[in-house]
Amino acid sequence: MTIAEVSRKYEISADTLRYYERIGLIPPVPRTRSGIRDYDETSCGWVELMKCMRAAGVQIEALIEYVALYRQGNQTLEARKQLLMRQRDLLTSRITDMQASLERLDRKIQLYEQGKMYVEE
Amino acid sequence: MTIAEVSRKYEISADTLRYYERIGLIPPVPRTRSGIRDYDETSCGWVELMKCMRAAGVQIEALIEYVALYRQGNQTLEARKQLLMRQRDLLTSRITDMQASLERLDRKIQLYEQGKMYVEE
DNA sequence: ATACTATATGGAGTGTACTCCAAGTCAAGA
DNA sequence: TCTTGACTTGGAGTACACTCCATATAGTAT
Repeated sequence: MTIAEVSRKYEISADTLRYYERIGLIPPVPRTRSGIRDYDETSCGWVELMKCMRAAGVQIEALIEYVALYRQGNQTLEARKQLLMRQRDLLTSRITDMQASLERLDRKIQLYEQGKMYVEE
Repeated sequence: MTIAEVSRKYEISADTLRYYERIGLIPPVPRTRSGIRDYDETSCGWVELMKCMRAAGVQIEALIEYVALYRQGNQTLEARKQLLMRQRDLLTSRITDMQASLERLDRKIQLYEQGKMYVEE
């Protein structure tokens, strides 16, 4: 797959895809003899994973570290698991915070619906 | 309340509190005759609201617009409500995305726990 | 009155994550 | 073969949300 196809498939700009590869957020993508990127299943899998993690707000730095550990082989399995668990905990608490904010927003909207916002902020 | 007290109370730096006021994220804070900020209940309420909304990832621009509408008085009640509803929808979909990512992360961690990461990314 | 700490303003600087650009190479159709 | 559009790299630029700094003034304790 060309970079344009991957870009369309995952709705990530080609610039961002190249940027992700350059900084090590995804491992090097296979190339044709002339140097043009030719995304295979594996590379697409990485792109999809990173799209998902970034959408969740996981920091690029943590993801770069994960990829770096992955590329070092099986002796990093435990470290990778620890990293993922840490990110899961962070994500869980972000979701909790956001749910609390959502409830606050809902209450505020309710006040507007009841025409009670003359004294509130 | 002084800016230092508000800063401690809400765990927001004094610089950020001044920044929020400067850009209109909160309405002007009352001052002493000599120009020093003296936060009252209302100002604290705004600070607390914005801390909550920012923690949820609501864009500063949307919040500035909300405050601007608020300051224009009661003829903006409907516009404010619409704005809040829009932000609620955005927040809801972000939470949904994050929950999906969380599940993906959990499955990945499970694979690590089962020692099945020799073939996965 | 002096010293010291807090607060004020305007403006510059920082970190994160892209996003764009210039200059050059590659590939597919007429 | 020529043209046109896609692809390459390295590096600069942008957007957002702070964060820091210099300089000046204010408030408090001795």
